[in-house]
Amino acid sequence: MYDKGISTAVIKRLPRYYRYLGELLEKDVVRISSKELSEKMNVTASQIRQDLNHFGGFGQQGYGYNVEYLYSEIGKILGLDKGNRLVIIGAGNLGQALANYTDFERRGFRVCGIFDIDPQKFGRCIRGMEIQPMEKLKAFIHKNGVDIAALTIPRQNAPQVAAELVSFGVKAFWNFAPTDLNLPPEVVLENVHLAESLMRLSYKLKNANNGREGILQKGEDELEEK
Amino acid sequence: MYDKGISTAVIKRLPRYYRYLGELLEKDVVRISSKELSEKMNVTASQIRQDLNHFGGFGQQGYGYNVEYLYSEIGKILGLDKGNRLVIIGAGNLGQALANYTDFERRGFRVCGIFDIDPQKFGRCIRGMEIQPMEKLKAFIHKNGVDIAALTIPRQNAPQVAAELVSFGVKAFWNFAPTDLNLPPEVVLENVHLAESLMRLSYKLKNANNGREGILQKGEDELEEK
DNA sequence: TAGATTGTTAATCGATTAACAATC
DNA sequence: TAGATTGTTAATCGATTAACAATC
Repeated sequence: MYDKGISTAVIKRLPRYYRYLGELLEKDVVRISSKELSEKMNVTASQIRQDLNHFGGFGQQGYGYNVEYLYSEIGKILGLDKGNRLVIIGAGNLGQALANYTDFERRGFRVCGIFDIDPQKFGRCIRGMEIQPMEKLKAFIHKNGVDIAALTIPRQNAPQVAAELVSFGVKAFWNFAPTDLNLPPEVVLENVHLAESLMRLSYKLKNANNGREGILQKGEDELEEK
Repeated sequence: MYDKGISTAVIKRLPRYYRYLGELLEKDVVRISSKELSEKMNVTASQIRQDLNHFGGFGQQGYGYNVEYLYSEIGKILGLDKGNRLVIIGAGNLGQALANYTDFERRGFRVCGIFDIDPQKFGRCIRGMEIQPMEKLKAFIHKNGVDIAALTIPRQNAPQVAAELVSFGVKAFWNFAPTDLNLPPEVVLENVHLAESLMRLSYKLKNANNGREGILQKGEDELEEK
């Protein structure tokens, strides 16, 4: 089920639908209408139907959506059935935290290796995986069919390391380094810029209700959340 | 400088401007035009000017923007000059990684406490801070004027713990728990849903150029990145 | 002054919401 | 069948881009 032309706005929402459907499934809910789901999730029913119909008709008029079926279909749309293998590059605090985070495996991802440049770390075990030197990475990627690299290394090295990984065959980067990677167009990228996220929170905090004293600029609409 | 009505799209971009300006500053670049910056950042010059003018005129016709001045102004807009204090709730792998992450302090945030419910962890030190029991949280928040709580706890407890923290006076949540918190409207929230981010990456990976075989759906435009 | 580049308005584009006919 | 709710088209709303007059 291929689809150019699905906007990033839609793609961003899919995992959240997936999460809510998973929770309904845990509660043994069998069916749900776009209206009920919209109330739970605080979005419009129209948006839910519109979003889903980009990928096909998963519901039934007069009935709604079968929770189990829709959950599984969204999983397939997201590619969670592929068992994507990932390596973690950088065994610092964040890299180790990711390696220990079992939630990803629940979603069908397999963390299969963790690498670093610091010889002091080599051989140390994290969840049964030895921290390995970067020199072993090329062979490891080929042998294990690794698709994704999670980058948890300092920003200075990140673009070069990423370029090297591309030459090893890595197709996707989950980038935690606070920099842009400048990858070739066929390589996909998802950034997690924690410092930027925290700055946005700071902005919101500063501008929440207390804002009365300040100078009023042009806009007059509501400050939104979500 | 208060501003209702700044769209989240604009706010999302501000930290990235800030990062690029910081890098220019490190390289002792004195001035930059919206055109030059737009080329570096891969956005339109028009968008940069439009974004900045929501907050005031920081540039000068015929000259461009003074890097140091603009950097400092965006910092103020983001509230980075407030020295926001934050506590980390949950001293698991992720909580510890955040506590050790010095980048936040560079941005003017102060991690001033880390809390957990596990007695085994009490007293253990992370970057000079003892892990404290949740019972001490209320007094700690009042004493230290804490504004922000980073939530790195299991999703099951997250909404209740968040509600409790609100009653202690916490005004902002940086939420890493994979759930929605349902906070009162005056409390601000920034979610970091790592599993959702990874699922989006999975989607992109699945639909990157290899997609030829699949069924073509309606849209026909480009698949975007960024 | 002439050249450059902003600040800002107008035009375009895309995403969200509303409405309703199709259909289970 | 009647009621409910989808799938989908049309209307609205908002965000991005283009254009240009203002001005350093």
